[in-house]
Amino acid sequence: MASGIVTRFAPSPTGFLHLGGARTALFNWLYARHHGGKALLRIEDTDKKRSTQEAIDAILDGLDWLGLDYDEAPVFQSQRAERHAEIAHKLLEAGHAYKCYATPEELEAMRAEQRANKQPLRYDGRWRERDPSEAPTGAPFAVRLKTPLEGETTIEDQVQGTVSVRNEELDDYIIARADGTPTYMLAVVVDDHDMGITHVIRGDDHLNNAFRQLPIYRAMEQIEGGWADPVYAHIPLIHGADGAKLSKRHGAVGIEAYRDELGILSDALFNYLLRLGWGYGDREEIVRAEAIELFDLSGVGKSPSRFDLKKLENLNGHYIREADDAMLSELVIAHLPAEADLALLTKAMPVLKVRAKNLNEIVDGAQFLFAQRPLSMTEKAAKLLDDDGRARLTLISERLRGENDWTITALEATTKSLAEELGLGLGKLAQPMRAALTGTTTSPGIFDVLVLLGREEALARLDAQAA
RNA sequence: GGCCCGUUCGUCUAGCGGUUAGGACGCGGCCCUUUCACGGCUGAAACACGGGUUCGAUUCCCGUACGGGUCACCA
Repeated sequence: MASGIVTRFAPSPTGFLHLGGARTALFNWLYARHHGGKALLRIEDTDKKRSTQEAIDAILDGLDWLGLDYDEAPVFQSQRAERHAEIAHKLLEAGHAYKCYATPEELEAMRAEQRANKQPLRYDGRWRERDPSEAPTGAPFAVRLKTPLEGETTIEDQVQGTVSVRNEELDDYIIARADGTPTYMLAVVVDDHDMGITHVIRGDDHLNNAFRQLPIYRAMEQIEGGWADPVYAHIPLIHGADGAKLSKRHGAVGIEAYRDELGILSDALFNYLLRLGWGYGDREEIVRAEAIELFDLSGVGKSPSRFDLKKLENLNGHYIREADDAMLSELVIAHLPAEADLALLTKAMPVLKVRAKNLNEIVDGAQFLFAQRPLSMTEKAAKLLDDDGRARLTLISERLRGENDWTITALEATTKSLAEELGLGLGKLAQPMRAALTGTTTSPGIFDVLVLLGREEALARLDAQAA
């Protein structure tokens, strides 16, 4: 403990928590936990027009579901506007920022011209050195940071390595709008500083921003000290199956959809996200405690990775098999018919869960337990119940009716001896039985089914289809 | 277009100058088996391309191609 490391996850609540955000949150959390530091959360809700309470709730809920906890209450960026403005003023007073009176229309015209001349699109610094006396009186102005014109800025990124950008590539961007509100670029730096963030771990779509944000740290360091550069780690983005940035088109839905619609377990998504862009030798299945132990930034790759639902589901199947039967039953019971019995479901869970890759498949597989007679048959099942099949059902029913010991071993022995007497393979009896008992051609072992259903119900289902 | 980043089986990855280039998902086959799964075994499948450096490059350097990211008074 007391490593002094502080990380933060800083989502903007303009949409739901998608996979990319969830993984960024995960890496920040793991880094802090691994090093005994602090994990913090900040909601970047300065864009009041696009931020919603619904999104905030979804993000908090998603993080909680993934098992990511935070060491302090979340910071809401919108509540810190005064502090941001204070820093903007300091920067202005110290000459590290200046007032720009260019109108949005004027700037658009500037860009249009740059586009036409195939010039890079940047603010041309038209108010950078102008004398304040030239300012139109009473006109609105934005505050721009006076970024260095020469030299270059270099960061030692924990994932990307050494990255340098020539300062001439950077323009004097706006840190406070004409209406006085701070922009993201200023707010992030001020908040990260005030929250004591030592490591900024975020998507590499922010890599370019690091070079724009660093000048604020350096200017403030000069003005009042105590503004050391943070350590940066820009992790590659997650792409869709087609290789493009994850968007609605792919399934960039909130992670709660993986839980509520795809039937994915928290442990599975945690493990999947962890292994996406990070590896530890041949290790595939890694649970939370071990993830904390093993995780470090050095294992994070530099190239973007694609989301693969098949692999997530495979992992999910693994965690479903490991999961507690009662817990799974609780998760699934609401999706079953009202008459579904939790005790029976739990009892059946061991044989149900081994054949499921997600919770929906457990629901499907459990359907037969609570079906009402007469059972509806799938096409394939109906086919098994031809004259031969139904005739066999009659024999089976008679024989089983005489069985006093309604257990898997006894029922199996009895059924097998009947098959032998008839000179038939066990399958010739089991498949019609399966059809009659479950209405389908795939199910748990047929003797499991017999026992789960109970003597009375099982015999009734058999008789309902017998010749 | 400028700038930045990336490129090992279809996908996620191991590798960090000398390996039969390993594992996992997915796919094929076999085994187990009453079905479907699970499990076990097994097969096909990759170092983007071109130059260097080196006794030797998947590994280091430079190009090329391709892919991605970013260029707002959004975050």
